[in-house]
Amino acid sequence: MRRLNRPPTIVDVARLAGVSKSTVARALSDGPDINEETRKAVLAAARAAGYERNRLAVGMRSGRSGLIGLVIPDIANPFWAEVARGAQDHAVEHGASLLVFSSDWDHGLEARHLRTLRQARVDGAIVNPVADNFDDLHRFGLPFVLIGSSAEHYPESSSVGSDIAQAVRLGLDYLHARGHSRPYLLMGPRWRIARTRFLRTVVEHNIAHDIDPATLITEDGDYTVEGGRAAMQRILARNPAGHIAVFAQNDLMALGAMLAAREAGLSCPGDVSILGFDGVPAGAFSAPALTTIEKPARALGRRSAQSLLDVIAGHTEPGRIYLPCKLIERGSVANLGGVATLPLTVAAE
Amino acid sequence: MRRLNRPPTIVDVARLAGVSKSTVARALSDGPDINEETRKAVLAAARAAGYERNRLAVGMRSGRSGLIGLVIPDIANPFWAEVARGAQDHAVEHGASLLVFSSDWDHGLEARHLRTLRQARVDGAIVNPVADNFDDLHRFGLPFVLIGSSAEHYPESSSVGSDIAQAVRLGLDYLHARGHSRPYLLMGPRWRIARTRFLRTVVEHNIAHDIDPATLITEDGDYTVEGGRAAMQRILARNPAGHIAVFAQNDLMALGAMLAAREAGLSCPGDVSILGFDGVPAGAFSAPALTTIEKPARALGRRSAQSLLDVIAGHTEPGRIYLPCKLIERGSVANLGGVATLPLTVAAE
DNA sequence: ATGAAAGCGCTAACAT
DNA sequence: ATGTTAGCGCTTTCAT
Repeated sequence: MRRLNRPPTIVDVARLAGVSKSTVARALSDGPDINEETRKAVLAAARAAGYERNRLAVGMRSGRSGLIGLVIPDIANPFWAEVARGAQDHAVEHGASLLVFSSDWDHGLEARHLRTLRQARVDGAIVNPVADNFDDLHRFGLPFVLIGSSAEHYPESSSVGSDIAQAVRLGLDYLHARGHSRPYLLMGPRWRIARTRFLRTVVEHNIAHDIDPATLITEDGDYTVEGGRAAMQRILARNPAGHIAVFAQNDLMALGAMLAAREAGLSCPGDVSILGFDGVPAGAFSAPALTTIEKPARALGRRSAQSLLDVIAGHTEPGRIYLPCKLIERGSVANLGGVATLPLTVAAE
Repeated sequence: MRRLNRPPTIVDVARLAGVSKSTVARALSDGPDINEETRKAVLAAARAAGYERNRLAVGMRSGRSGLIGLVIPDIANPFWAEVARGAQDHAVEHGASLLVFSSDWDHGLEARHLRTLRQARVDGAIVNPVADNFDDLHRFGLPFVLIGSSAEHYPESSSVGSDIAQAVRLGLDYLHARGHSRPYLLMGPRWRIARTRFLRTVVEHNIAHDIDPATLITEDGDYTVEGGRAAMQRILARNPAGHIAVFAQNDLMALGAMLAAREAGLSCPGDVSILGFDGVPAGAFSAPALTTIEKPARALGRRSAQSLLDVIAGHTEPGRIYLPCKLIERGSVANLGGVATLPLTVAAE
């Protein structure tokens, strides 16, 4: 076993095994046209030489870098970190490596990352686009899969997201069954498509249950704890009578609402019921622990990586995948004893 | 602006600009030997052609792939996600891209990831090694920086970690000042070096304050909420008299201890004081909110990336960097009115 | 200041 | 079944 100052190449291995480079290449990529014994010998020589395939060279010649890109708002955000983990797992299992970038919800940064991905000659990318305007990717001609809700606008591309409609119905049914038929809605920013989808489903659900959608009250937050707290304060300022139920569009706002309720001297779930949406770890430790609807973050990542690999392989069915969410019952929603006969799931759309 | 079915190369740009490929290369890498006007013309042509530099080819020729690897236990863990974000930020700011891998505390997986990094011809790697036995990396001849506490064993390599000794002193002083001079210690697994460092500092601190180290009581957990809960139950089973103070080696165990206390009908901070270590987001939402010592996760990531880039650039001072931790005072530690005259920081080691 | 040419490590025809 | 050869897109001498 010789140590060289530069990493060994197939030529070194070839010399060691007494064959030509193409034979080595064949042995390495287990092609069919090779004698089983020579392959063994070559592999042994490769190991002896401490040979590691140069993926740069492979990528250059074959057009497959073995790299895939992930562009998400923020890898430090626990939800996206879970997504990244799922994507990473699937990628690794299939011999690909994951390049991770955070866009910070900034359009310019996102564009810059996308350019970097092009330069790195990634085989494809998984993207949660900042804005709805997303023509850049198409121009790029880079295989990609959309993750999240913005996919609606791009029917010709594959996408993976959580089934928001199903989740909202799940939450509404749960609330309804416990006597909360007209929850306040703590919504995210107006221009985000997830909000629209959420609200649309609420309206449909109301109509199906003979509730006048005009009576529904929304308060806007910005997906942060502070935003949730402020929104809850506005709700409280309306001096509502009786028990208050709140359905938040994400857990952070729900937690903020819980804080605001406590600060106002109100008990949760005594005076206030709060239902979250996301399933962040912190929800398990709040007092009371947050009842919430969990998005399948890791599965989302896995499936998006899988879809991307499919797209790259040329299996071109631009699939739209919606993964179901799950209700995690903890302690933040009171049971006022409601319409017990209600079926838990309403007909699909 | 022509559209080709294959991405444009420097040759295309050269043709468009009416120069040779070497001139284009020079313009792109702003070398000195080039006329300012030709450079401008070339750059314009590049833009017109929609040219994106092929980093694979660059890496192949120059030996710099522009890729750096990050191998951590779990990207889905909020702490490591923060670290990843810091590393990613620094990398991006310096034109590098980050390849992320989770080892799941598995030695074999870690080795596999390291091999993948070699194959990808990353310029270097940031690693939190699973075990102390870490000779693999040296054999690899890959520039690397260690992140976390295991660096102790590798004096000849650069490392970045949080200053555990400082953090422990900070916590002990804080506890002491509030009347808790002999806290129970909720420790992580025995074979981890972080535990050793933690305990050593406690002993030193005790000696400095005339407390017999033999009186200190440790309970072992496994860094999880469940582990913390079980450990706390064992502490409670000892039927201790009076107020109980617990100093946990990480927040998850601290949160678990809090749960166990509540389940035992004890009030925190009324009957039990709990001090955590890490600064996970969930700590802010527990009831009571967890007082803890925050590790500078993002800075850790940033600095490790910076160190790595230094190592790669050949600035070979195998630096050992310890970043200070910060106490976040929330509501889980009671003030029993202790030794008020104690200085907040003890002499450095 | 610019061009010509060699070559990084590999794969994929094309020979044999 | 194995070897020969021609590039992939780029950087980098070496000429001019």
